[in-house]
Amino acid sequence: MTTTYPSPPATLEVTAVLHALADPVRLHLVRQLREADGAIACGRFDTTVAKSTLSHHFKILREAGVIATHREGGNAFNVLRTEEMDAAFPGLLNAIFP
Amino acid sequence: MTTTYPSPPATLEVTAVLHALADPVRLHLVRQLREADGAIACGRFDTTVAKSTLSHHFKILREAGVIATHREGGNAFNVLRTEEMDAAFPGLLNAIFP
DNA sequence: TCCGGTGTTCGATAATCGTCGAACAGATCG
DNA sequence: CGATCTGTTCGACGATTATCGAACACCGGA
Repeated sequence: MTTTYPSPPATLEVTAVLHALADPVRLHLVRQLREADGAIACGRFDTTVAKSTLSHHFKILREAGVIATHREGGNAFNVLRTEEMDAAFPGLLNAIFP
Repeated sequence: MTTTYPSPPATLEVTAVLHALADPVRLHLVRQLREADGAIACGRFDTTVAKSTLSHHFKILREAGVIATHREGGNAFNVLRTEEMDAAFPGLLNAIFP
């Protein structure tokens, strides 16, 4: 069975998105998604924080609509919502990822 | 005498800038600077928060390098550091101000 | 069916943050 | 000089946040 996550917000709130990206840990996560091609499982990110902390950060990013997560079997794969982000805030992702 | 403010940071830190912009009150302040032509004195902004709170928010924006403040006589005039922001994060300001 | 791997949830804790009023410091003006 | 206006600084308070370990739920393979 494939457990589903709550759907992303209908409209991306600028303060929520900026707040989600303002944290160093989360920004590093998003940067990895940006540079990767394809989804990345939660456990495969370069980070030092505890597992529960990581889960918390993914939740923030998910609820802001920055990333989407889909479960497949035992793993939770994350993707950057590039199209939605570019549609809502054109140029933002390019601006903050040099 | 014209009191001087600490100089803006040499390089704009992305997390500091995003954190500065992530607060609704500060975002509203920056938006007013964006839409205005010329500097705006601290007391002339559309806001509801107390004077001390406003001063605190300006400090955050100043230290992040988002705005610059110069004192002239009794007033403190604020400007958006558009060129520096565009140089450091091209497209960011345009992205978040629809 | 049991076991190891993956991710979430639940307190708890320490730190940060936004907010305010009061007090203070300059500058301007009468 | 004295009054007033503008903005900063200083605690203080409450809310939010980042962090962790432990416990839990789920899936896959042996």
